[in-house]
Amino acid sequence: MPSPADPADQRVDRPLPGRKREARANDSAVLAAAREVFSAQGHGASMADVARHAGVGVGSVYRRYPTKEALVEALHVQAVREAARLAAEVADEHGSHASTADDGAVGTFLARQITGATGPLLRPPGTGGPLPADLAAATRDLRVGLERLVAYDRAAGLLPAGFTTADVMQLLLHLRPALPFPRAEADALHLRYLGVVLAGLRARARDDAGLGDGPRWDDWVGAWHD
Amino acid sequence: MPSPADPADQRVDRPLPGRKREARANDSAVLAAAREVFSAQGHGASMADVARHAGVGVGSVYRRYPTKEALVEALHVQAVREAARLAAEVADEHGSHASTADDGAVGTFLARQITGATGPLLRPPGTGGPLPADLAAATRDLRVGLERLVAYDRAAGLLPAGFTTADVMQLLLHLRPALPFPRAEADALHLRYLGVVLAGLRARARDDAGLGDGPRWDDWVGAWHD
DNA sequence: ATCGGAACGGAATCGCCGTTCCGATTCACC
DNA sequence: GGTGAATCGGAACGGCGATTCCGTTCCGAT
Repeated sequence: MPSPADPADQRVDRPLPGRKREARANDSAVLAAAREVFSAQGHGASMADVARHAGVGVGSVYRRYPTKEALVEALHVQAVREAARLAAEVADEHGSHASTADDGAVGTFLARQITGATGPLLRPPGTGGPLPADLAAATRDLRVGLERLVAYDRAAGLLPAGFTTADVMQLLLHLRPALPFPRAEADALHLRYLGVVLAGLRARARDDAGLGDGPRWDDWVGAWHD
Repeated sequence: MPSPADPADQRVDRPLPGRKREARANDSAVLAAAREVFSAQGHGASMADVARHAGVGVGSVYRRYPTKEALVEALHVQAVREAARLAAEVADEHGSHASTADDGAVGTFLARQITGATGPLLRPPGTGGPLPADLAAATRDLRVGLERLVAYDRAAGLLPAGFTTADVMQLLLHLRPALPFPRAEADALHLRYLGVVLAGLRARARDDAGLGDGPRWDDWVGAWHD
């Protein structure tokens, strides 16, 4: 049986030489399957499961990703890139139409990240290698976006002194613990908690109570690798 | 089998028959080792590691805990019992010396739980069997304690309408994500966030903003087993 | 129609880990 | 000091999952 190969790719218009080579890029099918399987069953799911979900043999998975760890990392990089894009998007929105009485830029980012996240932005402690180049790049982009969000909210007086971009990362970690509920319900509970946290930040900002200094960005990110 | 209840405890003052009973003290050594190893390397650590840490052979571990799952559950029950004891203790303190300008009963409980916890109160979703009797009992005790704490703070106007004991459980889940820092630093960061959350709760309470209703206790606890 | 090689799927391999089994050791009691 | 039973420690077993290997299929070119 010819594979249920799905030529649907995101690869730009390439009417040129690459023929089926392109189609063989069901690389994206593998990534999508991995995301599904790992987020459903945890990173302990087997490579065979991922392969089955993608409709390919394990060999094909290994041709693209030499190791399970490499696959997980690819997912990780993808998640960070998406987060960076989201941060930039939210920052742009705030830049244009004057900010109304919403949750603030950071709050908006966090809320959308909670409901739309495709994977964790940070892998469990101890799982990190030396920090590959592509991940480092994506991380820098994310930082730039967060920098903008924090600047907006600080200017609007929504954040207490001492609040940094690294704090946003920590919040992301705090905001989405795994819950034994269907996605929709879990999201609702997480958003409920987000509301409390944002109220707390505003209260601290209003009282000018400040926070102790959190970790610096580089220390924070660096701690995850080595 | 008589009962699943294993009284294997440190019940001292037993000058009677047991001679080798002393050897049973290995039991607590095993539990302690398991707590150490699992909290350091995650529940993926091997039974051999636990045995080595306890200074016994794997056979001895299995004599006391028929299965790895049983060992993990014993640890879990222990953690819940300790939390219940802590809750009762904090409630007692609040009952006696008039509450001063502190974090409130719930805040005090959470802070001590963060810095003193020996293990997670809830196992990762999907890992839960049918909810054994001893765990159910410990959980009931915990609920009673939390009920008291919440009542104190609600009376003091520190909590918004809609805040329940199940919320305390959710907070525990949110407040202690694993961080790649030494215990002391990680605790400091966690407490920093606890401060924000408590400020948020007080702000909501003051504004009478309320929270959407959270889950009921039974739904919450029940969702972890089956 | 035929050929060469790239891509495939999945069986075989290898190591790890939970669990079981058994000979050696220890202790209480003769 | 001898004896039997309870305990030990750790080797052996079986299953699972990551990774490797290889025969087959497919595509484009000749």
